[in-house]
Amino acid sequence: MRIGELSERTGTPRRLLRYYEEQGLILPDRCANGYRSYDERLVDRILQIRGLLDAGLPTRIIKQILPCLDKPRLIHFSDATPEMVATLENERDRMTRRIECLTRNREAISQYLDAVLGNHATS
Amino acid sequence: MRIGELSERTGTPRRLLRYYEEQGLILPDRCANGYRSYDERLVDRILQIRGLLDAGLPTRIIKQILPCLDKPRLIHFSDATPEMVATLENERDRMTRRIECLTRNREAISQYLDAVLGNHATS
DNA sequence: TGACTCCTTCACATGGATGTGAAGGATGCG
DNA sequence: CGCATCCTTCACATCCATGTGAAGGAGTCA
Repeated sequence: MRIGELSERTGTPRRLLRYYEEQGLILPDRCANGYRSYDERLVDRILQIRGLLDAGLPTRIIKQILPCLDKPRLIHFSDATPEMVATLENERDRMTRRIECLTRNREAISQYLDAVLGNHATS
Repeated sequence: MRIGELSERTGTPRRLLRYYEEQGLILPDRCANGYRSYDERLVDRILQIRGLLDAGLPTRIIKQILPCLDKPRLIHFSDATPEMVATLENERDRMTRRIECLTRNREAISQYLDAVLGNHATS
């Protein structure tokens, strides 16, 4: 598909789809006339990227972790340099801390809402 | 305590502590000479703010949700305007999506690391 | 062919979190 | 006192994700 369709299906401005490409997050094919041609799977990929960006990860990190999320089973051992492994462990831990922080604060918000809305069903 | 001590104890540049104040996230007292005076509890508050910022929430939203996280039990019903409740519900849902996205991708990273490191203990 | 829409690249603008430095007042130690 | 170290405010710089617009090529339909 071309950039317009991908843009609509992911709710992402074309400009950003080109930006993600510029940042090395995606690598669409090119048609004979130079138009970008996106694979069907890139729909999910874009949503995944946007989710991670929204969760506070910079494109630099997303670029690093995407390859190992690509094929959950198919491991590319060739890419697994010690630095890469260290980066991944580091990011995994950062994500864990983020998740804990978000969970804790979401719980507090939920409790507040429950109280305010008179919904006293304690989880 | 003064800004220098809070900066050291939270690992946050002084500049940012003033920025958070400027954004209305904290409101330190002032000494006679104009120096900012921070309450002991602000140490945790700052760490909480930084965690939320790191998780992708903007200061604008953090400012809104902080008051209801302040005293988990003590609810300020007076502040609970319908708009505020809607904002909180919206943010709670956004946080839920963020948590899901982070959890999913963290799991994938963990699986990759387990495979690469030859640690085949499936969780 | 003309008109319209989509695509391309290039490039500058914006907003939020953060870095950094200048200029000056307050504190504290020798 | 003199000097170092903290503090203050003001202000400009930077990085990144994103917005936006210009100038032109390509596809489609009348």
